[in-house]
Amino acid sequence: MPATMTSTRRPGGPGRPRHTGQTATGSAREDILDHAARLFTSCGYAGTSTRDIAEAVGIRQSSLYYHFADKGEILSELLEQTIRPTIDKVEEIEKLASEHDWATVLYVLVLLDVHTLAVAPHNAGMLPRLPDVTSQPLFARSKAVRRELIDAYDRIASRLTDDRRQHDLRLGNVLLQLVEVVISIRRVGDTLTDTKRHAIAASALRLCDVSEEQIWPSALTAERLVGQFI
Amino acid sequence: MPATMTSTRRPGGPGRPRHTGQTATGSAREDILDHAARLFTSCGYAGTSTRDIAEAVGIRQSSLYYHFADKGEILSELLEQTIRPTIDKVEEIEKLASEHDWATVLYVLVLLDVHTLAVAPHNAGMLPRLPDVTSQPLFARSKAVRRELIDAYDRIASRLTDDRRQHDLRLGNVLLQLVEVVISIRRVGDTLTDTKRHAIAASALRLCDVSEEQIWPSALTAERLVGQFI
DNA sequence: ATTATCTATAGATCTATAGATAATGC
DNA sequence: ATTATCTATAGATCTATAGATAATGC
Repeated sequence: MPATMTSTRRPGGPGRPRHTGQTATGSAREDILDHAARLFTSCGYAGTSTRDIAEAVGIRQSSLYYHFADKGEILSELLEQTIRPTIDKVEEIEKLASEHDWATVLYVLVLLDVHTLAVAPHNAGMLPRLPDVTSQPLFARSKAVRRELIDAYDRIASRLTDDRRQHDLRLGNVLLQLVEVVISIRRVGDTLTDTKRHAIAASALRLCDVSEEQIWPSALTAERLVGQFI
Repeated sequence: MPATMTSTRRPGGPGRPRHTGQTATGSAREDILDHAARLFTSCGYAGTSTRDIAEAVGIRQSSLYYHFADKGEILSELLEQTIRPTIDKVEEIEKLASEHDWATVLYVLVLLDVHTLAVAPHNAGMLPRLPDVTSQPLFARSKAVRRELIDAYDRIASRLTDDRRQHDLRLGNVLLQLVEVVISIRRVGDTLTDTKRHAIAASALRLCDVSEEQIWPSALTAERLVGQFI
């Protein structure tokens, strides 16, 4: 295991040179995570071998195990990076309700989640939804966090829409699915414009029966508020 | 390979008995497809071995190859079953526009896709979205069909919403994502009620700026029309 | 004879470990 | 001496094939 978390490794650093001669772009650990994310999202977790990752990085398959205990640890690290920004902020966002209406709170949460999914390298936001990931007990944590996020959406939606519809549809699930349209957009190769971000957030409010007249003010306030969380 | 497509195999049919004694529920081929669908959706395609499937069915791993040429053929068959009902009907549905407004046409298409996803055994509708499936050139067809469906949604949405928004958001992608909330609902274990079906369809219309006054009549007409496609 | 399984196994992969080695840095 | 790689390989799987076998049906 690496003793210190060395930053960018420059050619001529310590350690035996790679057989390719090719040197790391960032730290070797970051390089591995980056290529692993790309491969996991394009071929799945089970569909990517440790050899695939190593070849992409430019090292031998066994050299991965100097940086990570096993394949699962690589994924765990990526899941944590994906999940962390969201859980840290949900609670704070719900507190906004003391100063703003729930429509605005929802708008902020959607914008923030959209942003998190948009900036995740290689669309890694999709990883917690892959069956070969969720089926492994080792990764139960990412499942639980996703559940928490749905619950947050449920709580906010319940303030906005009448009870009958809320109970029937479990809007939290639908809202998260709507936010995750970002994953589909990136997958198809489209880029996420500002217009799209707001269209998604506005759609979320419409799903909760927020009137068109209320959507505009919420959008403006939310756009201002979201900056403090990013 | 099986010479004839024998229907339900009863205990005491031809062929060497299974080592378990356990007999097929349907035809052996159907049994394999059923267990494969369940395992592929819960563990992913690459995350499911041929041994896993065989054990679930109650036969030896090698016996699978009497019914299917290889693992890929099992998945191909499942993908075809998932995709077929939709492509067959999209064209017909778009023809409804001659007699009905586009809001109603969209409502029908959504209800139909929702239904298809809802009745697919073991939530197999998710298979065409798995990266370990889409990354294999062998299964490019299911990708293409999904693309066609998005295009159909795009065409219909372009009739309903003003051009500016349509161009920016590619509503087809968003609408399909909304329909596929069914997959999430089933995954979480919820059941799909009639109320939910209509909530999804109504949401699709709202995303396309259809007014609340127009949604109700569309819903009623669509509910009547959809029967002829199911 | 035909059918649907079985046993046995080849050959390819896949993960992970053991121990060697080529750099730098003290 | 420490670091980060390498080579080599064990042992576990995984897919697929060859050929045997236990039923039914003619």
